[in-house]
Amino acid sequence: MSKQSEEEDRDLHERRKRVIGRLFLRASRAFEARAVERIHALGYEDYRPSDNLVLIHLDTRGNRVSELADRAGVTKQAISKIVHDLENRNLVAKEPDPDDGRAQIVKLTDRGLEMMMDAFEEVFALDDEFASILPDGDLEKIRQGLLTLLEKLDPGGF
Amino acid sequence: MSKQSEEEDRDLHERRKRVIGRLFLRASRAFEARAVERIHALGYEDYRPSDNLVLIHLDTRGNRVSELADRAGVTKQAISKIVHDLENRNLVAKEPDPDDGRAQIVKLTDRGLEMMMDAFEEVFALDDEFASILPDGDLEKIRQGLLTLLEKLDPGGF
DNA sequence: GCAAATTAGTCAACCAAGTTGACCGAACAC
DNA sequence: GTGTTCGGTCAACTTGGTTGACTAATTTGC
Repeated sequence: MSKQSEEEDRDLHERRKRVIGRLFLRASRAFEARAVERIHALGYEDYRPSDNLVLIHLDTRGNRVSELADRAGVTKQAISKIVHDLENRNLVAKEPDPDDGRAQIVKLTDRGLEMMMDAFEEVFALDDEFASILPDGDLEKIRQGLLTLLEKLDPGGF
Repeated sequence: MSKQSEEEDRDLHERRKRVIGRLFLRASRAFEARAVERIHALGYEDYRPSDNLVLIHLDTRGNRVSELADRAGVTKQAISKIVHDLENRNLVAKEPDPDDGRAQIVKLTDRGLEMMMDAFEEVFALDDEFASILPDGDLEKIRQGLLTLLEKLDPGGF
């Protein structure tokens, strides 16, 4: 292998490492791993990242499965599974929808509400932690940039 | 449901949407979806995102499975499966390592090299496309911020 | 007012991208 | 040489989804 190939490899690897999509992926994983860790450490050992897909969209009044699916941008089946799981862990409960005999309203239980509040406190704290790594105001600029980007690329996204 | 709860819900949803981890996740998915689309459109219908885990780390001289696993930050088994898949699609080939009878060297085939070059051209073009959405220089600042962040949070990461 | 089409939700089977664990054969330590 | 470590694979499992088929309830059209 020639010295030149090695250099070319290094250059190409270096360019690839800077591709914005890859940086987004690494950053999102770094965030998620820490979030899960913190929430587990709080005593919610059964917390799972996919719980978020439901928890993040729940309103105080409760929501239908299909409503949650729309908001999350996944299928009803995916939400249905997660809800089932959350039910087994006593974090949400389903009650019949008075307005529609087919539908059911998914609502947080007391335990669910407690976990959700504690979990989001951790997540917001983690956001601050990320902000503190960068010079003052820089994360806020990144956040704003991402919001602009996503408005174009993924409008109405989850 | 009281007017007040609805407002509180809206505020909370709004705060959650701005959590940096979630923005990273959405942005990384938006990027990946477009990258895959573009590469497929190029005629490489069999391209899969996980291919990247191997392709991105391959040197001209070829690499061992375990070397790729180290670089990618996943298990040897995961790389082994992807390599097997790439082999079936005639994108890489394995040859025995002359220096170690246990090992094998994974190398791009001609078709693999061609695909990789074309694919990365698309990815770099996509990076430019993302940059063009934001005011001049802003994506570059985001990139730099992410590199700083990841150096702290995920040093030596993939 | 009632048949036809749509909607809410679930069940089951599958898929993608990993993981852990058991194992084989080659290489290394001494 | 024998014991341990290393390179790689195979198999089974896990997570977070998907598509497809179905039931029961509701809405639409006439």
